[in-house]
Amino acid sequence: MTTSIALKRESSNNYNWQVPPIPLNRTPLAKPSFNPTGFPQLNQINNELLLSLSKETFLQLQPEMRTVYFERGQTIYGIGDPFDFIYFPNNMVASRLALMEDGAMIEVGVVGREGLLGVAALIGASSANNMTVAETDGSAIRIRAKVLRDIFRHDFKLQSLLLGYYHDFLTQISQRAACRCRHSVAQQLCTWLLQVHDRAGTNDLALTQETIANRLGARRASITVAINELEKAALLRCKRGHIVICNRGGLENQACECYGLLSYSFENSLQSSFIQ
Amino acid sequence: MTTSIALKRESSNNYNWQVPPIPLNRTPLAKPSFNPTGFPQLNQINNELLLSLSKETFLQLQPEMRTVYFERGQTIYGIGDPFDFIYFPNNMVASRLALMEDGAMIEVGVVGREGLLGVAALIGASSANNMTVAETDGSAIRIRAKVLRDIFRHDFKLQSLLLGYYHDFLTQISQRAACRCRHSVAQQLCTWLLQVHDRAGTNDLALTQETIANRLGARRASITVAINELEKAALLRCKRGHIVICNRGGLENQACECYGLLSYSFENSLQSSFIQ
DNA sequence: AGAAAATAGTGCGCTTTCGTACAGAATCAT
DNA sequence: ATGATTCTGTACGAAAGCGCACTATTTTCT
Repeated sequence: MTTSIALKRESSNNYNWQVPPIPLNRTPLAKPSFNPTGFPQLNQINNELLLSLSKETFLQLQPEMRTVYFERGQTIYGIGDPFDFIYFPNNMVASRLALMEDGAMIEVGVVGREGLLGVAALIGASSANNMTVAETDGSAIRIRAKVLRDIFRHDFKLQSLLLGYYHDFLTQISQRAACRCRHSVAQQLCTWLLQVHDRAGTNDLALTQETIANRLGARRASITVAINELEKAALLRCKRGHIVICNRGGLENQACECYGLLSYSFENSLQSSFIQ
Repeated sequence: MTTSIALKRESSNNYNWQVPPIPLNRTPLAKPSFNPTGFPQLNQINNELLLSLSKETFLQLQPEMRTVYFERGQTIYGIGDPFDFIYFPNNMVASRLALMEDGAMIEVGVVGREGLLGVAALIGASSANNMTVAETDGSAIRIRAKVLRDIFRHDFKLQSLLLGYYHDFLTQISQRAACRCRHSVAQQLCTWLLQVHDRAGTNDLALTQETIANRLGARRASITVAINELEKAALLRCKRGHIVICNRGGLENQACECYGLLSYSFENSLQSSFIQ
């Protein structure tokens, strides 16, 4: 819980990162959307919550785990959808979106390998009241909601772990609510890119400017201008459908204070009580 | 849980309410800030969550309950404060605020008798990472966090009730985050006034325009103009330090869609499983 | 009673962002 | 290969909201 308001991650600096070349032709996913042939092994799991489980809980849940793949833009939960499954992202980034009357879908929170999708199912909600979509291609571990809920009820450590994340997530959304009325689009853009970058595990973010504009509730043209400014400052490179982060430290300087509060410490992933 | 996205309350209509005269001299609170002489009786409790407890849980908790009074503006939890007590508002309205670097304190959520303050303490957080302040004078039932947490851990129905509220609260904040970047100050003002009115139990809201501006993250002058517009339309009356709601239905028409989603159904208060 | 503080009303120029539109470039589909 | 589609860059006027400043009125303090 005390990690919820974490310092910026250690890798933050002002040096330019090694930037891999952008693949000009995005390779279509060859992976199946679901792997029914068995549960994942520990070394196939990158989700921090799962890696923080006690040995007992992990072994209890492992037979229930399945690896699933999402493509960017894919809807994970629609509004009103039942919570049949709970997802623990490995290397994907997901967004929780609020649907507005005019059709706009505004992002309210970002989830990656530090969290899970569908916590509400654990605390009694039967269906989603916000949308959740995949922001990037990637995999997640899924567990049937009913199974996890039953274990959750009797496992204090699991409760503490998952509800602790829920609390962190609420903090993230709170900050976003305040951010939206106080900080410029350019600042919000930097904060958002950093949040996604933290979770994506790559410098090459496959995002269109229009998508970003929708998430932030701004005009595409405003995003274009802001991105070009950042590109001039060599903080990122921009290609059709791709944004490559070049200088995290520089982006952090341009971001609003919110990033420092919203960023999550990713330092625990190797300190799993199970791995030790 | 299904009440989280509730229809507008039944009392919503387009008729003008009977408006009580504004007390010109606000009477200072004569009440003590804390009543140590005993626990409240059922008829002194107006909090929906407490009224929804099972008989067993209620009787178990009742000796731990104390009635406390807050004055508007009073800090209930500061940032970093320990969660010694959990509060169940009876007839007061509280705000959760995000503190910004420039000193601004922006509201992210409203809590009244439909909820509780300090849920985070139940799920393992040791200290508050947002501020909570009293928006109006009023009373709340307080319970020591440690006591409630211990009962909470073993009482599934209590868990379901309180976590269900937490889920509703997260939904409220989500909507607010989206609202802030899509709706005009005037719309947000109407939504906010309605939210406070729902919880305050009076048409006469003791609020200064400056307070409202701070909550919404807008200029005081913007609020002044918007309020005067509403007054011209006879939806409310405005006196120094007071706003009197005159026409709820009219306000709902001016409010953004968010009010419909954020409003809470207050219809359950007499359907307590205990009272039945 | 008189001074001080708090609250509310108003105005003006400025910045940000919006809405909209159009054109060029990159990519996709056939 | 070529036409269709998607994505990005740019422009211009309009609107919302800001920052600031000043005044008037009400309330509080002494």
